[in-house]
Amino acid sequence: MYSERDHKTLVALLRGQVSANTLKALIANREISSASTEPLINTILDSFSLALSFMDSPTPLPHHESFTQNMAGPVSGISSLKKKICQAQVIEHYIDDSPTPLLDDGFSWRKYGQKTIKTSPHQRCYFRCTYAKEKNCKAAKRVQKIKDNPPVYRTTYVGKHTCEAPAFAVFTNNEDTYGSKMIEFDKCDHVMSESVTPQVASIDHQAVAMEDKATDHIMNQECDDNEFLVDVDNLWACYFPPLSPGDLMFFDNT
DNA sequence: CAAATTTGACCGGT
DNA sequence: ACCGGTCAAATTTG
Repeated sequence: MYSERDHKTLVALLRGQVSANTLKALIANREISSASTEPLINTILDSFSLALSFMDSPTPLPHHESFTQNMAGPVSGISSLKKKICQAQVIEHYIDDSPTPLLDDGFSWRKYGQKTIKTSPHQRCYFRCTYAKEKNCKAAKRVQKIKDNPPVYRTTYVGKHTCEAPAFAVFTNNEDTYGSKMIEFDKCDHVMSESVTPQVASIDHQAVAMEDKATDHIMNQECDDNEFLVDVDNLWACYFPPLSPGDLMFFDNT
């Protein structure tokens, strides 16, 4: 059985692995630049530090909380972890908090709305799968800046891709056949000119307790109705596919 | 010109 | 009535 700390360690290591894989893809594609690789390298190093900190310290570091806490409260055992994560994937919310918005996550999204949220000074952007109509894909996501200094962007995934958007295009070949399109939010925020990375869940969400609470509520509701279980590898591969660099958007409501 | 984005209107839940 | 989420017409982009 795994303790909660073990779960967090696992998550940190997986995050590092995803970033490492992404870095590998960048190198394979000769897309090497400091802007594209540095964030990945930092993420990898942070992941190791975080994982080590979980092993060393009696209590987890306050600024690095696993998204598992966001999901459905305490879980016991790796299978439970898988299950909870997967439930979130399949049905309702999977949450990623990252210093950069998780815009290019391997899928193609179309923005369909943007709103000012009462609980936040920053606007929330709404996306759905580009193939929502033609393939009846139910996947959607919301991206919102939830914190400044350092910036933290929360990406909330809702629903599951029923289209067949290839999340592994970068790995299967070097053709950018399905890469997400760049979306710019010049009206509501600044656009970062540098390449953006597929940074995986940098996990820092203590500033948004209310939203977390609401999400937990939703998660718990949905988890009651659905039972899914897949390999954690597949899960992470699904949610953190290798990305092509250069896709990025930033937004704010300034 | 087609596809994507923007943005105010609309809708359902609370 | 308020709020978050979605729609859809207008606008922009490639």
